[in-house]
Amino acid sequence: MQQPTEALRPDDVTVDETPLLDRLRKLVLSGEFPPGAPLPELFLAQEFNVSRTPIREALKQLENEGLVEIRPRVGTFVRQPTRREIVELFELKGGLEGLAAGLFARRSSGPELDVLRRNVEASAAAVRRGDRTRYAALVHEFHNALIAGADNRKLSEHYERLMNQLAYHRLVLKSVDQPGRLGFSLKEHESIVAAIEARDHVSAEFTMRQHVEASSATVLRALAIEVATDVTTAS
Amino acid sequence: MQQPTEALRPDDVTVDETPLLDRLRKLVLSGEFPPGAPLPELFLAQEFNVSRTPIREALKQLENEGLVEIRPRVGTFVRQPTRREIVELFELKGGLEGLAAGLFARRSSGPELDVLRRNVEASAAAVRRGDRTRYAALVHEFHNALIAGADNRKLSEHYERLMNQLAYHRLVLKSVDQPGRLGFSLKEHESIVAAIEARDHVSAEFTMRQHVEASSATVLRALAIEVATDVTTAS
DNA sequence: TGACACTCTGTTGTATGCAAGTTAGGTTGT
DNA sequence: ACAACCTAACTTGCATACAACAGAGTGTCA
Repeated sequence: MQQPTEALRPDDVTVDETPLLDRLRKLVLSGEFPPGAPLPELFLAQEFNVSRTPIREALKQLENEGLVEIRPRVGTFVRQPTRREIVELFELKGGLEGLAAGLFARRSSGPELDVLRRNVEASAAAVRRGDRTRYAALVHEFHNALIAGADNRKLSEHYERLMNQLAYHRLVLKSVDQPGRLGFSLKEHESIVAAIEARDHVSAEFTMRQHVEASSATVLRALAIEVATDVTTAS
Repeated sequence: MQQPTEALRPDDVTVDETPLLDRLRKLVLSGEFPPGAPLPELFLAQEFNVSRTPIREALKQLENEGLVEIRPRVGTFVRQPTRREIVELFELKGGLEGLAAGLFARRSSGPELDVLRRNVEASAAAVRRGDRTRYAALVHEFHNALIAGADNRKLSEHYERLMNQLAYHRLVLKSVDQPGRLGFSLKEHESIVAAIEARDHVSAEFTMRQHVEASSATVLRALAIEVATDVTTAS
């Protein structure tokens, strides 16, 4: 039986600063363990210098989040969302972010809006420079700031859960490589900010949702191409 | 202690057909353990004839769902949502159900819509008879059917989670006691079904969201009254 | 040669033991 | 009477032991 990977980092075993659950989640989300890879409890226990018990608890949580699949008496495996699930999750994402944009337009009154304004400025600069990586990071910030501005913790919690299920960062990197998408995306962000500034919650919600729909279409297109060229086997 | 006449039947003690997690959740949601009550692992383990380990796993899940609070080294307690959380959850509920209504109006084409139609008819009959209990059950069915009709499993999952967090059934029973609410509620349901029949997804979403907002206001009003008269101590 | 049964290893599921922390209540000293 | 301290019981957190099951590989028999 071969080990799932080489020993990760021998010196990293010092002490667990961050909660075990987050470290495990990052391990799955980062793609260090590709979809379908097994996650044996004993191996992870040795890797993190704990016993199986806390590992088990964390894996159950990850299963609940939809990131791994536990086949009883067989093992735990990294789960690959189906295409249908991705479509569904994007629909949900549009709904939640649209809701957030509407709430933002109704409530927010100052500092939160400034964050969005500065973000759009920085994004424009990144687009001018053609810096796709920076732009991708700013997109992340934009959406997070928007959710935060809705001032609804339960919404934030569900949103975070949703994004984990999407393994979003794994996807968004692909969409920014689509030609022309950057400019459109930036314009959409600007429209959303404008609607919030105008306190037009209907327009804010509608524009936000359309934006997510466009980004969803882009990601799905990129995914289709990837499947066609079979990139997955290359890694 | 045990009867000598009856032979020992090991699996007679518990017929744990349903997963432990669901049974525990029901225990919390049913109000059998009131908010604030402790849930000692050892006690539950004896109650369900298992060891602490599976109980622990289930409690961790319930904490993740927001139903209980685990205070480290102290104990696990039934969690009482704050008023603010209830407001937030209703906002989310409106967003999700609105989204579902919109999707329903776009996609659904037959049997799912019939379910809604029959539900509205039955609800009208219940209102005529003044049967509040029956009406409350039909309201539940209506919302579940609507979510199901959206044909989006991820949406269903998040919705179920949300409703558990709301401990909704504990709340809805209070709202149906508000005078006049039944008639309004029924009319709103009829409007939603009409919008879906007309395939008007914008109207379906808008109407649905307004409906949730109205029901939210009713529940919050009932809650305020309850707090004022301090009913909680009477139970 | 093919199919069947079997063993053997690996993995999870559960129970239990022990350590560490918290809390409540009693005790003691002022 | 009151405050501080101390102790004892109860709770969780983690580690470990053991049992049950799945799956792959092998050996055997027709």
